[in-house]
Amino acid sequence: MEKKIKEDHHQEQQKEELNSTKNMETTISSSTHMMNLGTISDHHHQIEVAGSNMNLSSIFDTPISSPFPYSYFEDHSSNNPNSFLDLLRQDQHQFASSSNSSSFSFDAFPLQNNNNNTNLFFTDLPLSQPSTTKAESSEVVSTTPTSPNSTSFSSSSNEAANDTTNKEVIVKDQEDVDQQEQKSTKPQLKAKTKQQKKAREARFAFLTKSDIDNLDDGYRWRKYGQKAVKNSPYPRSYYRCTTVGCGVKKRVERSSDDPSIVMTTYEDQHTHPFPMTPRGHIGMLTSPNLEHGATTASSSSFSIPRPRYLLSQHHQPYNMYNNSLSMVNRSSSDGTFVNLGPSSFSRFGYDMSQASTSTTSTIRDHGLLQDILPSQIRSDTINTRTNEQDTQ
DNA sequence: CGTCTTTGACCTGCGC
DNA sequence: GCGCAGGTCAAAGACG
Repeated sequence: MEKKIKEDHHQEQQKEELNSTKNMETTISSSTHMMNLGTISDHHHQIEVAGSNMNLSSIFDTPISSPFPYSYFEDHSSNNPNSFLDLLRQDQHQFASSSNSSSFSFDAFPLQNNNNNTNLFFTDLPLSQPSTTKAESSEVVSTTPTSPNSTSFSSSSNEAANDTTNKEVIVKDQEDVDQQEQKSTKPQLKAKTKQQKKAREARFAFLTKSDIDNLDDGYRWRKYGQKAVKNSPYPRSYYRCTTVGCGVKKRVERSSDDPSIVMTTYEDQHTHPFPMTPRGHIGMLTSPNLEHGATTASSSSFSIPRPRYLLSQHHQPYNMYNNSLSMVNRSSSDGTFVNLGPSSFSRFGYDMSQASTSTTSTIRDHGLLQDILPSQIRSDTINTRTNEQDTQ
């Protein structure tokens, strides 16, 4: 009986997602008019990058007063030199070489360690999908990228500049994570066995602040199971990539303590490039407009264009920095943000660092973050920084 | 009709 | 060995 109620609650919540979409648009629209990056809005954009040994279990096994063991929701001022926005101002090389005293350093970026299990990212997405109305096709809704790697939303302004919400990147050093696991009361031997087992699986867990459970990352997933999670009113859903021969799986579950947080765990690597037919938007995949960092996506449909670097760099060797997110949001000609897929999440192995050297500067120099964050945000950040420098 | 979701059953691993 | 929880399978139904 109780289970039934919980499930009903969950379904009801999903039904509300569409409605919340409109609210989100309002929020975003208002925020885009605020140029002060220091403004803290209701929507915190954060990214948590945990050690590679972090996995879903370790996260939720942590005693909780807060949903997650780390301060995912710390309120960081934009003045913080280590703010996420500052990271956006750095190019890819800076990410790689950063070794300052900041609480986060891309030296510790877990993706550099491939003997891993789960890399944990935390992103705060718009709490709802873009303002797609029910009048629009259901496909539009399903395609609307709302995943960490593919956040798309409508905006009434092409200038859309700033999402003034805070964006932080917190890197949990791998050793810290290991130490935490070692502190476990479990026998060391067993822990070692567990770690060995974990090491066999490449996992990326994304904490996403979103009302939407099944975040659309551009790939096609088939749900093959759902299980109730112990001590959680929310079920865990199991998805598998529908591409033949691709064994990538993902698990999606919502935090019981903070229902606004969705944890998506990707497992394994895609054995294919970006989906050729992401929910029926193949046309966008090869849109030449991508060359200019924009797509021709109509205002009535969200598509998942193929990143430019994917068009030309199909067989680049695997690059850890590009391993995270190949998605880049772009603003279309009509002001609609279009997401690219999460190839990085899925660890395609495309070398973004070698791609796009002549155009789309917003893509070029932001390494991992360029995939995680909408290019719009990055661009805005850069612009804002320029403004700040001008005023100094 | 094809695709996707739902859901109960089954399998597996782990802890006791 | 047993029980529990997580993970997967597969048939049935929903949906466009």
